[in-house]
Amino acid sequence: MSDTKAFYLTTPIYYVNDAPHIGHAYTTTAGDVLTRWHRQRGEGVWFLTGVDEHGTKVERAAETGGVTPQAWVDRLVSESWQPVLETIDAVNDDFLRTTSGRHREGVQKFWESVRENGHVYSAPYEGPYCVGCEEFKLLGDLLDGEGEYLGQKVCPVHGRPVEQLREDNWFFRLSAFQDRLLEHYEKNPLAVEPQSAHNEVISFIRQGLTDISMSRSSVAWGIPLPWDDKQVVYVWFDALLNYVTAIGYGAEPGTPEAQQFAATWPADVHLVGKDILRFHAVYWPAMLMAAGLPLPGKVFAHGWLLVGGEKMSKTKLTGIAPSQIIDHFGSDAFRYYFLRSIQFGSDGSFSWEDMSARYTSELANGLGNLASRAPAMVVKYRDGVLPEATAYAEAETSLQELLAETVSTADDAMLRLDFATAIGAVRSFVDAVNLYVTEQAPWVLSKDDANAERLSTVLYTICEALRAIAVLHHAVMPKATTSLWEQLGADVALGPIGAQIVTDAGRWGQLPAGTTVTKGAILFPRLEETTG
RNA sequence: CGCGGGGUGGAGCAGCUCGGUAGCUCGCUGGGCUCAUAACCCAGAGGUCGCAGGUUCAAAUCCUGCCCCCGCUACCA
Repeated sequence: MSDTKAFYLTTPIYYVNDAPHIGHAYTTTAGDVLTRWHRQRGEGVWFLTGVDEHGTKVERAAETGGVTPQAWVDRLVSESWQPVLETIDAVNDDFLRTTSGRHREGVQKFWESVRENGHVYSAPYEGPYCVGCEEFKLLGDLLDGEGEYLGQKVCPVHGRPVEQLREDNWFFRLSAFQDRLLEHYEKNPLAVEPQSAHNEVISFIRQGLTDISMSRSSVAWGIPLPWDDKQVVYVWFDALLNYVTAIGYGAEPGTPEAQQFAATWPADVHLVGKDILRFHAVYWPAMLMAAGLPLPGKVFAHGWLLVGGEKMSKTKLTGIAPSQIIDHFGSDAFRYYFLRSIQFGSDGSFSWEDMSARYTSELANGLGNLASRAPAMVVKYRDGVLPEATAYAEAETSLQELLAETVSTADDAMLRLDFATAIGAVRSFVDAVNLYVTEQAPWVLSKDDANAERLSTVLYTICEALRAIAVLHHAVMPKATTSLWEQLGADVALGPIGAQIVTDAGRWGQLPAGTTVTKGAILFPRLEETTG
């Protein structure tokens, strides 16, 4: 059973009304790298991403734009959200829209079932309501009134006092799951990561959970409750369900969809930003418990990308579109940079200067240059035919040992979602190989035929090391490593790079002697200085 | 006493679980090499590891107190 279950990985369901920026792309990139890495471990992987399209904000934005909500979201999805996936080179297996029929049906079935289980009940909801916004407000969002409204709370949008309003509503019995949630997280400390997120969730639950309304009567753009068509499902309680509806939740038994659900759920990893941690680590597992479904293995909350020390924000115009960076550096460098230079789980600062420096140093001068000098030497000294290694010395065996350690470090780190360490390990190996080249000085060996055997061994060692590097970096930089793979002639000798097993990358001697090595395109061209 | 995270050379970070030469990238100085994308390699300058105590032969690493920054403290997605 467990050996046939796919490794199921999700990004958050992005809110379609936002403009996609590098923060969204960062999450998707992390998921994509993880997906590719697990595939290269020989595992079946299912990688889901998607968009959340319901809610008041969308409704209102569509109205302002003079179109129907559906037309509005259709445009956003096709013009903004789907292109980003291609921009960052994502290989997601599915893209779920919450306006799709499969999702709607699944959501309705889910809540019907939770209601049958006795976890939904009707009660009045009372709270501060802004007539201008036509919605309930959060106490924390309200401002203190001034002048004629002194002493009253006012709406931050309209600056007018809010009124207490009641409406009949359907509530989800969240409080009933408090103890089970605590117990679950105490038994499974790695179910929420990093540690700081785990702590926050625990302390939040310990404060005590209260029931939460799961429907809205004042919103039209949503999924109607199956038992009360005057109300729609509250967006979060609609959106979260994408993780199950996308893989066939609620399908008729015996159908392919139902089989997929059985073979995929529960999710192994939900990747989320730390701002939506609570929804994923408290509400979501409670919902699953209420429906009698297994809980996800892990929710990993990553940090924010800071620009100038602040979280990126549309209103502050600090939101950067992925294409702004990728048009200049390319998708491989984008993927490498964000996962390499920021500890996954911590906030990270982005700046063009830092990215530019890292690109030049690590990619152009480090890996790119190594990948350039190696084939050049094979072409120059051995007419492009990979020679056989027959004279291994200490320098080679220690490099081989380092490679074995690198593979092990990288794999361990990747499984922990510690991308920075995994990538850093490979980078260190690249440095070691560059050093090896300098120390062995093939250009000196080439001057005396007596060194021919030694020169062959050195050249082989460099190329074989690059073979391993290509395999280890493929999940992060699929385009560049594919090019490198071809330059080494490895595609002909060993098959597609994507099929190479990453945990086997350290086994020395895979690239056969006699392979045709060619000088190909520069992997990471030096770029003009950019000031962004 | 609400909970939690962080404060390390000019910038951005690692190290802290299992105390013992403070490491990495960029930048700076000098040297080497020439296969390569003016790339590569070596050496050097530069740090009160937030502050003050304590434990210890020895603390960035453990303990106590304090200061500063940030996140969370529920129905915005």
